[in-house]
Amino acid sequence: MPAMQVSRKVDYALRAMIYLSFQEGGQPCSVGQIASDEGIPKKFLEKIIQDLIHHGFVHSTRGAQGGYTLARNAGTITFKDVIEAIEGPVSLNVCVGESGERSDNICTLYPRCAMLSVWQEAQNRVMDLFASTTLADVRTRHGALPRVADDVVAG
Amino acid sequence: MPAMQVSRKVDYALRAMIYLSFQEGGQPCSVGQIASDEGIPKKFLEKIIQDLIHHGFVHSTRGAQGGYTLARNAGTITFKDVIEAIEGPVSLNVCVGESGERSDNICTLYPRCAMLSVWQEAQNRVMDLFASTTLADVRTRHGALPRVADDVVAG
DNA sequence: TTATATAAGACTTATCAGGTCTGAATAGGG
DNA sequence: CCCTATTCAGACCTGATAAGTCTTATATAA
Repeated sequence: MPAMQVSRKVDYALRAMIYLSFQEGGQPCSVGQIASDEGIPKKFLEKIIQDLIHHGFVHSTRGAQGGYTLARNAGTITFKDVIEAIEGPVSLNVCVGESGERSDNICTLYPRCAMLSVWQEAQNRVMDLFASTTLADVRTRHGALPRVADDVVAG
Repeated sequence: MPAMQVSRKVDYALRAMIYLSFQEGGQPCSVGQIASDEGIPKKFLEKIIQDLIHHGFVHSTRGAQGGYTLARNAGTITFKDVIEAIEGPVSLNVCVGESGERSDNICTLYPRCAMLSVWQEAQNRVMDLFASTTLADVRTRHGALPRVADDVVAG
């Protein structure tokens, strides 16, 4: 019952994209390879990757020796891109629109809804991070994000 | 299909608490009064308030002329308190524990899970905000949220 | 021409958010 | 003391959806 949690789909999608970013320039990776290395149900991942293809993030090669590669440079694909491709616009509360502005629902009825600005601020904080973190960043930084510093298990 | 969205329960709980904070020191408010003023289903709100009572945030007076009041000073109750009372610990992804540390699941199997630090950072950003925003803050500031983080516990 | 891939999309299933309903127990006013 | 306004406890309902499976096609290297 964890609150505000991202779906498995998004987690799997990001893991798969990062996986592909490590192979940039090399052979295509098959869905079976990614799925088993990352511990993702194969058929499920197949569907998720289709989404990513339709959004232009992944390129596919059919047939034997086929598989997937990144369609764009890892440095140009942000967490925000992937999250929104898979889940649609993020909004921490119904009253907050995708870009942190006020959306047109109940809240407008209550001028006294003092919460709005809090949700907006929260949303801006996370989206700023997701929009400024690329696949290349995590590939490179590997856990050394500003402010998070410690453990993170190098392997 | 909005991503990472907080439940209606949390939204309702916070609205109700803020409502009560405006009445601090006055008569108890009935559930019907809060529900109709805030546009919340009455019976649903009744259950939510029970949760808040059991967590020590709200005090109830039974019988005619009864109702609810804040059990603690509005300046001592944070968004984080209310969110966690209603929804349990927040974790933006399965691999991130309640306080931003690493939790013991799949992620530990993959030393290469470079995402972890990103989720931790995102979680820290929102939780810092929620932990430093009290009911009194929103009551006072009323929509003019300036980077927050100033006076945590006001009177 | 076959073994190995992806492509598309219908289907399944269990959980749960978001509520409702019932029937208490409690307290003030007349 | 009874009536009415209120909270309290918990069983119950219900539609949506997350997470995943199954099936059948299509493409291609060797």
